[in-house]
Amino acid sequence: MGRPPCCDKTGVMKGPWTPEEDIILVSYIQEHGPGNWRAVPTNTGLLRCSKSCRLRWTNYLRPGIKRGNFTHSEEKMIIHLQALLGNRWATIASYLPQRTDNDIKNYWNTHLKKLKKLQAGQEGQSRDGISSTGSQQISRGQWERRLQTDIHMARQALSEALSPEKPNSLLTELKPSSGYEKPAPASLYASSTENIAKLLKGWMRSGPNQSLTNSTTPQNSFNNIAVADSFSSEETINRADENGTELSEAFESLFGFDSSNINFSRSSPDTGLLQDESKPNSSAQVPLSVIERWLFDEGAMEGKEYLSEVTPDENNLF
DNA sequence: AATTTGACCAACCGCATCGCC
DNA sequence: GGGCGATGCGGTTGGTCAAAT
Repeated sequence: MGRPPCCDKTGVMKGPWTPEEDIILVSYIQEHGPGNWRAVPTNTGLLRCSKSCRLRWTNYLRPGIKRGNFTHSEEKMIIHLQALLGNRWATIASYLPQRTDNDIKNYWNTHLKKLKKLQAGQEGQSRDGISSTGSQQISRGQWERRLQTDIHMARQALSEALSPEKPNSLLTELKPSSGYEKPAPASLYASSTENIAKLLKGWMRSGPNQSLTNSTTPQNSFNNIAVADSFSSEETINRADENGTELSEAFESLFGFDSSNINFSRSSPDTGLLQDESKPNSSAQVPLSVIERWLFDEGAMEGKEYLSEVTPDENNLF
């Protein structure tokens, strides 16, 4: 140890990223691909440390990121996986290809942790009250049934999330009101491209020309972005239309949507969208093989019926 | 209308791990 | 096998915004 932090250098910017920086970074990654983060600041002229660049890309700019409200399935997935794996957010995120570990972590810390605590408190209270009878304690059999239910739910959510036939299944799924959550505006369902579109919108207003000419970014390099947003491209365009067709057209030309590049490998979810960029064969996933098998076994879509069967009782899942 | 409070989330920090020499 | 640099990961912080007072 004793190594100085990578961001110790003077002249390295911190804090929120500007649209210009985003564009430079996206453009660079588009040309060179993600990875070799060390080289990114020097090659792009960005006054950011490599770490910051990587983080910005993986958490915000990377195509395929779904932002905003978590669906009920996702929520459950997170709860199950967190119970199984603990706070291994990156691993959990690998099972929710559209979500970043940061997103999941934030969601857990702000929503689910609280919820779980509350639940634990209630359970503790009731247990104290009936400790002599024990009649309401979950029997082993009940617990196992519940676990099986959880497993099925998780599988279902995962299958939906990774199903190539239903790329928008998670996106379009309406979040059932669960009582504890504020209804979020629909605009929260945003892709990374939309995020950039927003940024661009503001940035264009303030004068794109000066900015781009100074950067190392050739404008035409936007036309062949390698990775695409397969989940929400249509939605992105539609929503951009609301804000102005000019923007959407400009944006469409920036990111030539092409979902064919995205590989949803069912046999290896963790090397999918999230991981394949810089970590093709991450050994960190090794301990997961059991869970993978657990989640992916019985590939048959029995989940659908099961889902409707179980849903009314979902409050018991915690 | 002004202030306080709380929720949310992007970004930072430091440690762990990986991979190359 | 050990050292070192690069990258990944999880915990935490701090800024912003909306709701409450």
